[in-house]
Amino acid sequence: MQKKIIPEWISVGMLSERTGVSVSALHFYERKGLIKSHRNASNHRLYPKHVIRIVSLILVAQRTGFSLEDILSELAGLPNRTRVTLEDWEQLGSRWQSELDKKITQLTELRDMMTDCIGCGCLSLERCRLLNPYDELGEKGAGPRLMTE
Amino acid sequence: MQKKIIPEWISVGMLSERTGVSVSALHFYERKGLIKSHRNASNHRLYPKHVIRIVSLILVAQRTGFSLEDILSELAGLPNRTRVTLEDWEQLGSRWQSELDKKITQLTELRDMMTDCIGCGCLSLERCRLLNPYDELGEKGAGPRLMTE
DNA sequence: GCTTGACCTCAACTTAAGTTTAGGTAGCAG
DNA sequence: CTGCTACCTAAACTTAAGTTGAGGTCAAGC
Repeated sequence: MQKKIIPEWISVGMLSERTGVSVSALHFYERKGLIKSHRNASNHRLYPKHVIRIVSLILVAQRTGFSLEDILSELAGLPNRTRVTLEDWEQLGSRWQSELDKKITQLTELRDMMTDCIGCGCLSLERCRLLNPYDELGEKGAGPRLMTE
Repeated sequence: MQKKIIPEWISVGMLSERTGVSVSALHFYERKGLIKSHRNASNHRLYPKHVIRIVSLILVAQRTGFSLEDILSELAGLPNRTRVTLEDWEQLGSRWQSELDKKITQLTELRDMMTDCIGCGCLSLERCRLLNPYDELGEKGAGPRLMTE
C-alpha cells in the first residue's frame, strides 16, 4: 500500500472525507467553537491537518455520551487547543472512561433489577425496586409512588 | 402504616402524583396514544387505576433507552392494552433486558478500547481501533478514516 | 465562454419529548 | 357572590445536533 501524504492544510471536504463527518456538521462544529479554520484567498476554509484528530476526539466523546457543550468545555480545558498531546489524550481518556463506567454500572443495575422483577412478578408495584426505583416508602421525588392497588 | 385505597378511577393529578410524571407529560402521552382516559361530566380525564402500571412501564422502557414511539409499538403489541398481565411483563422485560445487554456490551467495548488506546498512545490515528472504530483500511462508511500523517 | 464542482452564507426546517402560556370551565369554601 | 383549585384546550416555545435550501463566488476543464 502506498502512503498517502496529508498536506499541512486541508479543505473542509477533505476533512469530511477523512473523518466521516458531513460538511454541514463541520460548519456547525465551527460555529460552536469546537474547531477553528483559516481561510484562503477565495474564503474557503483551511484546517491544519491535526484538526482531524480533534474531530476524532469529538466523535469518541459523543459515543461515550457527552454533549457538544460538554465536549467544548473539555477541549477548552486543554492547554493547547490545536495540538492535542499524548498527555491531553490520557487525561480526556480517563475522564471519559469513568463516565463510561458510571453508565455501564447504571445500565447493569437496571438490567439486574429487571431480572429480579421478571422472576418475582412484582409488577404489582408493591415492593418493586424497578417500578419504584427512586423512592423509599413515602419519600418525595421523581419516579412512581407506592400505592396499594 | 395505613393502607391507602386507590379508587378504580383516578384523575390526571393523582396519576401524576403517583407516577412522578407531570400532568403536561401525561396529556402528551395521551395525545401520542400511549395511555387512554375516559371523561367525567366536567370533561375531566379519568384513568382506570392500572394506567399507573402502564406509565410505570413507560418510565422503565425510557430508562432502558427506548423512544416513546418504540414504546408505543411495544404496547400496541400487547393483547390487552389496559390490563398488563404477568406474561406481558415477562415478554417486555426480556426484550428490554436484551436491549440493555446490547448497550452494556457496546459501552464496555468502547471503554476497553479506550484503555488500550490510552496505554499505547495511538492517538496518532495510525492503527487506532478507537479512532477508527468502524472501518477496515480503505473500507467505506461512517467514522474516521486512516490517514498517514 | 460555459459548465461543473467545491466552496461560501444565512435562514429555515427537523425530531424528540416535553414545557409554557393564554384563555376558559366547574365545583367547593367562606 | 367571590375566590381558589383542579382541570380543560390549543398553540407556541424549548434544546440538541444537525440538515436542507436558496442564492452566490471562484477556478478548472472543454
